[in-house]
Amino acid sequence: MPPAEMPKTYSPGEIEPRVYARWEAAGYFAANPPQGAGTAPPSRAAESHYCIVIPPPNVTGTLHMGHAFQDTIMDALTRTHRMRGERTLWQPGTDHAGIATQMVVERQLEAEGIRRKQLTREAFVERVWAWKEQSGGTIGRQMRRLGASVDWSRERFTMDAGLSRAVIEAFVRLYERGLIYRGKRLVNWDPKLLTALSDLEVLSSEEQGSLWHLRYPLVPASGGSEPTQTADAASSEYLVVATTRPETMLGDTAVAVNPKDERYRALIGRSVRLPLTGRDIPIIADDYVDPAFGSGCVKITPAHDFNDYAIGRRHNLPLINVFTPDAHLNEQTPEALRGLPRFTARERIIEQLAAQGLIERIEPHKLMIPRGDRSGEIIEPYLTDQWYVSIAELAVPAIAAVEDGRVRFVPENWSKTYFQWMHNIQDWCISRQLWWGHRIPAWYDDAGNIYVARGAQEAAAQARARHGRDVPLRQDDDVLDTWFSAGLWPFSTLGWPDATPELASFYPTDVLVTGFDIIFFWVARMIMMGLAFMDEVPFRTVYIHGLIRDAEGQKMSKSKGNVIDPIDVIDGIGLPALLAKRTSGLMQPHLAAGIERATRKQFPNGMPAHGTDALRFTFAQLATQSRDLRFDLARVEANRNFCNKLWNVARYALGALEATQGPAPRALGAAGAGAGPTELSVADRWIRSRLGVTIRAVDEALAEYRFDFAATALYEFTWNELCAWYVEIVKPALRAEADVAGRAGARATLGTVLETLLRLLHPLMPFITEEIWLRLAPQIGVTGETIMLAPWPRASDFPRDLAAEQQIGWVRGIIEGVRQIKGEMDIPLMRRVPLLLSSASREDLAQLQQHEGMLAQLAVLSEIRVLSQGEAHPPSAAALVRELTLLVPMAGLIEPASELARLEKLVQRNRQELARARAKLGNQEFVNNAPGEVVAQERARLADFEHREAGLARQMQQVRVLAQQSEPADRRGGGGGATRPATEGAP
RNA sequence: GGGUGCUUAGCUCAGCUGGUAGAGCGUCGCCUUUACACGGCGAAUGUCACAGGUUCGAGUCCUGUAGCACCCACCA
Repeated sequence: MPPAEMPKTYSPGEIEPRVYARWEAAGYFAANPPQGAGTAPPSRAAESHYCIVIPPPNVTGTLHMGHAFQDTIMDALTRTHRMRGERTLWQPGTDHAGIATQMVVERQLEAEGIRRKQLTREAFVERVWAWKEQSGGTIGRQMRRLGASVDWSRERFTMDAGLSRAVIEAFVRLYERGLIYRGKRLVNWDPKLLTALSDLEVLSSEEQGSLWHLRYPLVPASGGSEPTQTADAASSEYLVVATTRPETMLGDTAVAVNPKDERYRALIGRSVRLPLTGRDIPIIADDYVDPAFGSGCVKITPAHDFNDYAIGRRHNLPLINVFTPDAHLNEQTPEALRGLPRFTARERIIEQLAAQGLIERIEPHKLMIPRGDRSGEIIEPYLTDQWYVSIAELAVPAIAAVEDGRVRFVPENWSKTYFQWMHNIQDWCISRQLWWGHRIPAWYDDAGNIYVARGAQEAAAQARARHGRDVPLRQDDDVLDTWFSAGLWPFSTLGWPDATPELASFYPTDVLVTGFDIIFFWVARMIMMGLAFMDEVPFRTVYIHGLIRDAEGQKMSKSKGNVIDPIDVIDGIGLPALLAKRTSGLMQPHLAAGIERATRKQFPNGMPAHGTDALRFTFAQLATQSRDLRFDLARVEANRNFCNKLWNVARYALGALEATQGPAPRALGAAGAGAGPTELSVADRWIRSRLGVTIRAVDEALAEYRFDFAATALYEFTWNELCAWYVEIVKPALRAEADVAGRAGARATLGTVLETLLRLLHPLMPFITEEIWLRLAPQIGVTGETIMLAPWPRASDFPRDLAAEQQIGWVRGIIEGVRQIKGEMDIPLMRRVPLLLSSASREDLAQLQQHEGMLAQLAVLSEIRVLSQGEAHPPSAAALVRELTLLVPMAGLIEPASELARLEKLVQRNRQELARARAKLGNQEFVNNAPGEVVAQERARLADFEHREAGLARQMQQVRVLAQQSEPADRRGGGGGATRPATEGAP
């Protein structure tokens, strides 16, 4: 429980951990509410459910800005639905992240001077588990700091026993359906990690290379000398092939030309002698060859190039693999080259070919180089045995699900990206030659027969059935792609393959919140797997958010040294610590100096603390539909100020409520009905009406996943309506000496509005709202042990009151008019001035009578006097509110010259508007074609501008006269004194 | 080669179904006003990338151009 009295300063660092610990201990996050926590009224015990599964972060990693952003969105959604009374589950967990995690542990071992292969597989995996245990708590701690209301009791890990069982089950079922197969074909091979990768894990980027034009000598035509009919190429003694990878020439098994290419037609069927090997390889014809590129002859290396592989299959070419797994030349290559790493071999081969005069030319060439996304190593197409998911059959229903709207992308555009990929989807290589991960549930006997089974026993049984006796079996060494288990996440975490109550309640989940970077890796696969195993989509909505970048729009990365840790934004961090964090453990240590310089420049004093709520609110504001989101600390600072504002208005409110409440606090109901007379003032009615509008705006924004809109609506209401106007207006009414009924109304309104606002803010700013609410609620008779389980505000409780809005609008217009005069004339706001009103309508008079006190108070006026028609008035500065003219006598306050300048500006601006309105209404087609409403509105505007024009002209006239009079005085007096025709002393 | 975005105030960005260009930060001026100086009041600033088109009317719709991003793809 928070201290009874609100501390004067807002200290998120003290509040947030304490509040979270209480929530967690009380079990408020649980999807199955603990006994006794039932603060919900009976009507809220609805049967509706809401579920989000977290995109599981790497178990041994730490959360970065993107996670924090994503978690904020998911938490906001979760909290909103929980407050709506739905049974809500935000499912937490982590991913084993096969390659990434294995690499980290390998690096740790290296630091100890141990290589992975020196350990047994069991020992290594043991090591990884130990590391997981050691570092696995980090994410949990971070998420708690962020306020994430996940059901910790249901936390899952992709390698938990239960989830591992799901993985095996899924594999076996797909295999039994014939959708998983094992095959020897070219895969993307990482020669450093020594594993296959899926297409998605290979990133191609343009790099500078060369195009080598090699001469392959022609083998003389056998069986005597048919004269070569055409073409110089045919009559020369060699063919020229162009390649970007000369080292693969050792594995060439053909040279291809286009069948329509006249230059080479006669050579089709003949052979060339492959240099350095002495092998003769055929010249074949294939449409694939583009005659316009290079020489029009392509060397074909089926074992080392995806295209060549396809051509090889078409032409039944042999495959000659020339590489070892780590991309050194193997025993298929000439002895002199054997054992060389691929790029050394390249140089050596070029040298040798050059020595033999077999290099036609070398030209610079830009090409796409494929690299492994983890290792950065250049990927080799490599011939190996791997497991594949035959994807086409799974893709069809997954495409249909998005087409017919069972899964909806938000923003909708991303469905195009999804379709594009799904329509061109390739079989998915799911085996990895790693040790960390789900071992493939396949066994082999000595004859090489495969038994896919749910366990060794089942495999043995299969083998027995086949052979009629027990045979020794060996399990496949490979593990599954991390994304295979991730694809099952929405149902494996809920207990699948068992039919658990959770699965029944929460599947399909409601929304997946994720970044566009993993639409293919994860989103698409979850949809396919969900449909395959659950016969139902895994989620109804996919909310795709942008990528958090730094203030300069750069992607945050360790090597750039521009990473901002969300926890540092929350807690603050000194410069030395920040520098240490950014410059330690760099893969390229030489970058440290530059990073240090940039960091010192951007954060000369480190980062101050901002608190979680400020950070979360910033994330909400940032959640536009843009795909790049720049994170700027200045915005967090602004939002910390916002928190501070909220804190202080709450302090005021609590003080005011207590001071006016008397000794028996609990008597009043939330609406203030109860003992004694209660009267709602216009201001009370106005703020209630505005609150209703705000609730509606927030509801709509959340329904559309426009967290930026929700944040804006909340910010504006809180700061610009509640704090700036309502509280200022009702201060007098809340004083002890004020009228009892009015005071009761103001108290009830202030209490209710603030309490409701806290609930409305809670999903985005959970901590500060709880901290205040726990103090405020009892003051106004609201019960409940936490705001988390308090009901979500209903707009219908605060119906629109247009009359009140209109009246407050009138008041604000006048106050702003006076403030404008004071502001521009550098008159302190608190200096009391008289206000004269001219051309007041009956309506104005009525309003005035009702709101005179409010005007005097907020515009800080000494008196308000209505001028009768034609009544003379002292020279004054003027402001116009529609037809009403506000006059502040200038005497002793305002220089005629500055007032004249001010009026001049107003005239200018008005003139432009006037001209525009006149032109519009002068256009007959506008009047004829535009809707009547629009025309009428335009007419009203025009009238308004005309009034202003006239009023301003009158004022200018009067002040101009005065200015002329005062000019000599100015010169004499050297500044201070305007002439004052009537009264008062100098300033 | 295909595809998708973006281009609005000094900076970062909103602007939904076309009808008076907005916010935050920054800038300038004034203000100790008993909730808040992490504050209050006021002010300045925009050929809405460019060129056409549709329309009475375009930041908003259509076409094209330019620049900048990103994604997918096997051109040796």
